[in-house]
Amino acid sequence: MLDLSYLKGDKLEKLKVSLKNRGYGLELIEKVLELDNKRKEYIKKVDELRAKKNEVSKKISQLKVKNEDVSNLIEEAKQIDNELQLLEDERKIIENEFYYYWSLIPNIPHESVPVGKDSSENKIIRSWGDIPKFDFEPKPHWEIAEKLNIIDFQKGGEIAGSRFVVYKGLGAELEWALINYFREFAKKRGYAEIIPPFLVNERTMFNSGQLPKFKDEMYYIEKDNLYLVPTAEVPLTSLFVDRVLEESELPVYYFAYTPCFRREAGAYGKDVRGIKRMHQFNKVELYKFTLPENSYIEHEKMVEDVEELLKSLNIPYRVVLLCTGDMGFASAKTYDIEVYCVGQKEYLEASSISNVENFQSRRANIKVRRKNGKKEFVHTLNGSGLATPRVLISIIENNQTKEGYIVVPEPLRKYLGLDIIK
RNA sequence: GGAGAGGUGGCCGAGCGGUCGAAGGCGGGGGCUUGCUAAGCCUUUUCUCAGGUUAAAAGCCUGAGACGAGGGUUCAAAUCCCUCCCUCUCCGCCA
Repeated sequence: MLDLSYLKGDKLEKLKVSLKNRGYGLELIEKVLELDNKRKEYIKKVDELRAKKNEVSKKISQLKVKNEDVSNLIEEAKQIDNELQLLEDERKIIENEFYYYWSLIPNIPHESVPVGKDSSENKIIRSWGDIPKFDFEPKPHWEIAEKLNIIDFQKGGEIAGSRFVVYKGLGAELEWALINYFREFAKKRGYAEIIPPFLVNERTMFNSGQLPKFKDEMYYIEKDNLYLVPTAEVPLTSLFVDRVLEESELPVYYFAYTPCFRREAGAYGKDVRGIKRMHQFNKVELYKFTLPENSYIEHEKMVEDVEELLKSLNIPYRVVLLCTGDMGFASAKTYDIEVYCVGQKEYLEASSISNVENFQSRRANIKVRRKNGKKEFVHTLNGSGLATPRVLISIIENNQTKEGYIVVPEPLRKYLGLDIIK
């Protein structure tokens, strides 16, 4: 959520440019401005009336001490009260409506973010690694995994539905090997481990920006009013909810493994084969709380962390700077890291690393007390480090052999106790 | 799920119908002191919204609101009543 000062003067112009660059129409901001004006009118009216009432009340208490008659004043106060009641009700409706629309306004992109309409205008920053060559036609991961009996797509469908899979035997072991390797890596890089709840309440979903805009993307348990986490970013954001941190406590680095649950509403028919897009997947998430002035340095450092992780697994990747039109709702600047998969013959997004500045901390009310005593919202950053499915695809496809086996990347061998899956 | 206790400013903790945005302490800021040993003394210190002042911001001024959340009683609520949420203790249930 943005500061309300974006509704005035120069900042309003900035906000309008931001919305345009993100591909939003004018309707939203017009609606917000209209409601803001109405809201201010009501605030003024209500405040004035309340001031009047407070004055009368004060008079009553003063006279009462002297034992004088106050029945006239009480009558007057009652009348003001009637009027006030009506105004306050109307004001509340307007304010709620205003804040609802205001919370649909996305973050302002950082000045270093390229302006563009969609993913075609993202900027490739750098690439690493050689694309493996084969003297046979490489197969897609689902064929290899099915044949080796390490992923059961059929069973996933039977047990839960499409876009769910069952990892079996060495498949499950490989999955855990990846998760544990990611965890170990994050720990080495100075992040502290968290195991958060996998179900969270509405406020927590609001804090990270998932609600109210993306309600349909989430699994919701009506009976208990809880949501399944779509990413560990959600509970991690709320780790310091309603808190004021000391400057000396920052930066804080956290990581958490969680399964991630996404309805993938609107993705029907897209990426249906394999494990590229699923309703449930595993991810280790990196998260930072930083001082505002340090967040962009910390952002670059987080990208570097993930790059090192991919290098250690010898997975070819490229770093992509998302343009304004492709960036997520809460983000001010996002790098995607895409891994190359020979079976798909394309780069797949395996990590998304964002600096959301104070967009989430404002919602979650997380501040830092500066040396001068002033309180300021902290900046938060999040990045996948990493999500398993796309990494798994890359490993299966890039390390396949002619016989349909998978050569296990060196760092994972100690977990599996073998070099090759056959 | 049942019984009880409680939720107050960065923290601890008073207040239990009007003069309370809230005593006191700790912590933080500023200053003074430096013969009674990283001490003492003085002073200051919540946030949000609206309006005014301003080129604008800061600051300042005016008003409103906030003592877990939401309702209610009352001219007036941190203080009384109701509902919900959370924390703690005990009991029950349970991996």
